[in-house]
Amino acid sequence: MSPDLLAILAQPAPLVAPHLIGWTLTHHTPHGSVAIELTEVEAYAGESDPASHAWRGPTARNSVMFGPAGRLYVYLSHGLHHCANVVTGPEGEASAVLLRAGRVVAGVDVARRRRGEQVARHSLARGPGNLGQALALTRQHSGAHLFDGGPLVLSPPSRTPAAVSSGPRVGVSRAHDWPWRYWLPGDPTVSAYRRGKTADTQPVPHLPL
DNA sequence: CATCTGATCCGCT
DNA sequence: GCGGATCAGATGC
Repeated sequence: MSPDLLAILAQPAPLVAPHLIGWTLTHHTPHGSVAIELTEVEAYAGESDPASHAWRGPTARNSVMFGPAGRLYVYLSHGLHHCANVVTGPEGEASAVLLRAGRVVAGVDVARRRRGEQVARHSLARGPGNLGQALALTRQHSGAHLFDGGPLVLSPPSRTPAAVSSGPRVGVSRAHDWPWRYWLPGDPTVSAYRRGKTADTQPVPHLPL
């Protein structure tokens, strides 16, 4: 990995997240390769973030979040869906960016085989569970390096997106008003916004942008 | 379009 | 034992 990529990813998740829009995650498998250009992500900090898996400190599940940047953190959601994060920040500090949606830019036929033949192209990786399924990710991929020549590869965009919007995070029951969701405005592959259940009592932290 | 529900497993209390 | 960083389909405006 080049030094400038490492410099970007070694920052805390809320700073890295908007820069990941337009990056491409590719998974090479014996059944084919699928590449997804990210259009929507969400930042999750560590012990200071009540919505983060790392909020109550390190556990067996979230240990990857505390590791070095540039690896994948995959978890099983609601017993059904595999959701993927890019681990960011310095080693020892929990920080990750959830990959919420993207556009399939290679391997559309492979992705459709996994998601269903009737699924519209723009919906193949719309939503974190769907993105994980399109890439055939499971918890076995948690901890995988994204820059070591393995089957999972994260590559930067050729040109940076013209504009990135930000707003409240989706579906979380705590601190959902923290504006740590970032997306490509107007893009059809961005998932529908669903507000979290309860009102937000946590103060919004200062964003060092 | 907004809101609700069931499916289904695991991590943590 | 409870609830979740979800999704698709149904129901109600």
